[in-house]
Amino acid sequence: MARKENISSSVIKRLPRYYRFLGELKAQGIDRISSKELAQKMRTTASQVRQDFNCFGGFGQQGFGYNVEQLYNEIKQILGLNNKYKAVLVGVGNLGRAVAAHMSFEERGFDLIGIFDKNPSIIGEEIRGIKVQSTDNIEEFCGEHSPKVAILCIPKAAVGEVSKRLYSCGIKCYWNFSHYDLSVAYDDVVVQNVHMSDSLMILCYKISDNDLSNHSTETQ
Amino acid sequence: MARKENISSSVIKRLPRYYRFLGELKAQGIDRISSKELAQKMRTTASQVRQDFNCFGGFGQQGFGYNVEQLYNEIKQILGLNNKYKAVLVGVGNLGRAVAAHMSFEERGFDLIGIFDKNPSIIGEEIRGIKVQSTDNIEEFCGEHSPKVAILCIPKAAVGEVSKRLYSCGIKCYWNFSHYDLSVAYDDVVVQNVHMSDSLMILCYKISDNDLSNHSTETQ
DNA sequence: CAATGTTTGTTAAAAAATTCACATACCAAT
DNA sequence: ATTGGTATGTGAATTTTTTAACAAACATTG
Repeated sequence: MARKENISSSVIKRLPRYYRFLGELKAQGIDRISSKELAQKMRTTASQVRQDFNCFGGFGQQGFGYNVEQLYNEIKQILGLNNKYKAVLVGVGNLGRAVAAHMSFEERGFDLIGIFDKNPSIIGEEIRGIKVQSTDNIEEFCGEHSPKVAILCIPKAAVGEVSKRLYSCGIKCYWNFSHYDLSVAYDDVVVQNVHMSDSLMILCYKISDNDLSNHSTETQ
Repeated sequence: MARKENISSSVIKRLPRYYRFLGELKAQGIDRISSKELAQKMRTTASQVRQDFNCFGGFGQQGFGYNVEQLYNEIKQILGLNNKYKAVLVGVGNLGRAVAAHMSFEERGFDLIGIFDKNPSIIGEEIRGIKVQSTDNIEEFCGEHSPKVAILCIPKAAVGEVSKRLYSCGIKCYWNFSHYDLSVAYDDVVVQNVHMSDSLMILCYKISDNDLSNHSTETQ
């Protein structure tokens, strides 16, 4: 209820995970859970669970725990998943196609209304009931439908030009899959990156690190 | 040089980003940069840049700055990108295909040696010069080639069974794209998740939050 | 309906991460 | 060489995040 002024991003980053686990509990017909049990399932601490939910006022009942359905809905509300932000996707390579075809936009607060690519052999194709248009149409389409969000699945080299055009169409929210830091170019935009390459490098570090520490324990 | 015992994960998560920016500087022929300049480019603080690099001993020269090429190579070394960890990918949907076909594994410390899917219409297809095999062959293939890493591009429902099999083949490192928390099932594994759904929900929150704060400043 | 046990909300402590500040070391120019 | 300017490395201060601890609140049981 009493929503804090500024929720820290550490907390926000955990919310989707809570949401996921609560969804599973709900699907299993479990209607009540304590911070302790939830923490065990999620490999975290009960203290953190309670602290996190408390940022938004606390939805539990002392001596009882949390109502799964209610908590699920509260988090949904906090994340804003009931929205229907109009989104366009640019770049129908394999990745763009995967995102366009399979991402559950409706359940995540978005409504995909347009798909663009510059490759003539792809234009006209239908994905998710949406006809792929030429990137040349971006301005016209945006003028007519005013999308709020753009999903960038284009190669790094194209991001500069495309984002410039999208920005001048009034789009200030980006879900960015390209190997490029958009937030550096504009500072009044909301950007969420999915840097798969970075993720892979972190995995590489973890493995190397793990191997090293295994070796040193072997030596002992 | 004097590598600290435990580098915090906050630092590690920033390394790929440094690596990316340094790569760009290198490509631009810039051979020297100060922590201040680098911080400006990356929208962070000079202090953090120096503190981060100091975890590994510090590669700069007082009164001069950092040598771009050297720093680039040091980070490459720290991340372990010179490795060639053998990896198999399971699940050739659009996403799996995108990852298999376009990810620069060689530059990130990995060597993709096998691709698996259960769909007969995909088996036999060649991606990146690798023939897609039936998932039935996983055990045999692992017995022969001992891959270290598995890349999971399969639907959530399949993760339980597939990861169990991979684990029993001795694979303990996972790059996981499924909407599922592997680390909860096993605790001696190295897992790096790419949870696109979580990322999308965080974007949704950011947008909602941004809209709210804009409204409140409008009212002022 | 009272007594007991459970679990939250919340405050306080601890740990971790970030930022600050400055002495030290190095380059460059005269 | 000597001097001045610059930017690192580093220890300390600050801020943020996480963990611990416990009183208040509710459920449950007899």
